[in-house]
Amino acid sequence: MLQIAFIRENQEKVIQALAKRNLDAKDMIETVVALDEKRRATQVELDTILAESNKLSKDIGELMKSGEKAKAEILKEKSTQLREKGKELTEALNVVSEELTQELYKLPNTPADIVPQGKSADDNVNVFQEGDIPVLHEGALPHWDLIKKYDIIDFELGTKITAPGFPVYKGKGAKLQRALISYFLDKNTDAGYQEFQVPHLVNEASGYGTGQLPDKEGQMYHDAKDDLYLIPTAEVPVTNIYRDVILQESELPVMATGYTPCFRREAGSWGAHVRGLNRLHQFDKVEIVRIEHPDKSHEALDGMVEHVKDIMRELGLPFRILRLCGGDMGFASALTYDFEVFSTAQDRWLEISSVSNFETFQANRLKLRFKGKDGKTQLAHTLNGSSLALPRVLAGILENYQTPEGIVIPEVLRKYTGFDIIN
RNA sequence: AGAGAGGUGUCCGAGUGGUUGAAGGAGCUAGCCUGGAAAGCUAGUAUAUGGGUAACUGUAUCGAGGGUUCGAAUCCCUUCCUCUCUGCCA
Repeated sequence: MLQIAFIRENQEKVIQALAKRNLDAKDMIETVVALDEKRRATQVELDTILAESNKLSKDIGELMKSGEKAKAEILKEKSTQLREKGKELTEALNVVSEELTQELYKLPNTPADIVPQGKSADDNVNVFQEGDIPVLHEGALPHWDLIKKYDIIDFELGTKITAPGFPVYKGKGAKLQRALISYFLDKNTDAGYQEFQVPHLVNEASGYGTGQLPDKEGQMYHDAKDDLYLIPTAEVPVTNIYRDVILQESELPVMATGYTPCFRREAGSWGAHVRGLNRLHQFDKVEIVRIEHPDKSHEALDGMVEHVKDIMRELGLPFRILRLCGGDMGFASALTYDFEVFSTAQDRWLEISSVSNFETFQANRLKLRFKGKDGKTQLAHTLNGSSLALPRVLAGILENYQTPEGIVIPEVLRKYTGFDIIN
């Protein structure tokens, strides 16, 4: 959530920045600023009354001590009146504060300066591309046919036990999954990220902390009985470790990684290109999260991009990096780079990783701060990225590494799989 | 799931209705002392949100929320968490 003090002082700037998301925020900003003004005025009034009443109470105490009960009674009455007025003002303050918070929740993050203007994915800017696109043999197949041919993933079985979008991985397919998870985690921990195992269900406060709520309410699975949400990404539990935390500047940067399954309802997002592993309700992902000093977060984002690049290189997959335009960026992000792997058999790019800097947007909701060397407490910057999401990496490997003899396992994964070909 | 005990500042720990934002100690920071260090001495040392150019200052916060009262860390209710015992269980 954007900081109200910042909005108050930079209204035009905020409106202009949000315009990059094709959002005309003028009215919203006006509403927010008006509510903020009302809130502060109410608080001043309330504080004055409470201050008077506190003073009276002290005086009453003194009078009681010295036995001047009659005088005390007069003050008591006065104080009661003040308290009653105070109660009304407290209520008014709560109402206006709640309204303000709700309005602030509706505002997405302001895009960074280098974020390109644009409406849709077509306006994203290709900033990097690497890796040769392999020439496949005659009769090469898309991954949904390959998994059947080698019997490594079973969609029908997943539908039987759960529903469409919950595949069952079998044999070498299951082992390859486990290999990828181990490989990713090892790469991340080698780069300095601390490994976490976190709950796969989170409470409402955590959902709000990272910005999934209220924006993506309908996209998460929700257990109404216990009011818990299945996580759509490890970002939620991992980042929320630091909710309501004040770090010392010396503890920065915090670097965390974790593997979790991810659950997404994907309501209304099934379309033409959604086949096989391209979109699932449950999939596996290894996530990296960083908490940074505001001066260093953009440098950190570049570092994360390099890190994911390195993994793509090692896997030998052709990939490109896009800087997302304002219209395609997530609600909470200030700057996002998407990695896409080229799926040769499908002849299209598949999103495989998304690396973002949220600046203070999440930290403001999380109340995640750090105490600087100057003793001042301020909001930290949060960042995260997939390193990596499994299904499309798997799709990329299956399709790009297929040969007439079978699917060759990339060199770096062999020590994890224990086999070098799926046939 | 049941019974009991408890949750106070960075930490330990006092405090059962009245200048208590909170004794005392430890830690930390700065200064004094010292050739240097230790010890000792002195001062400072929470968070949020307002007002003020600033110095400064109002308010709230003793797990959380509500109530009683002129006044609550202290009394009452609800709730969360931790520990111990019992039960259940992968």
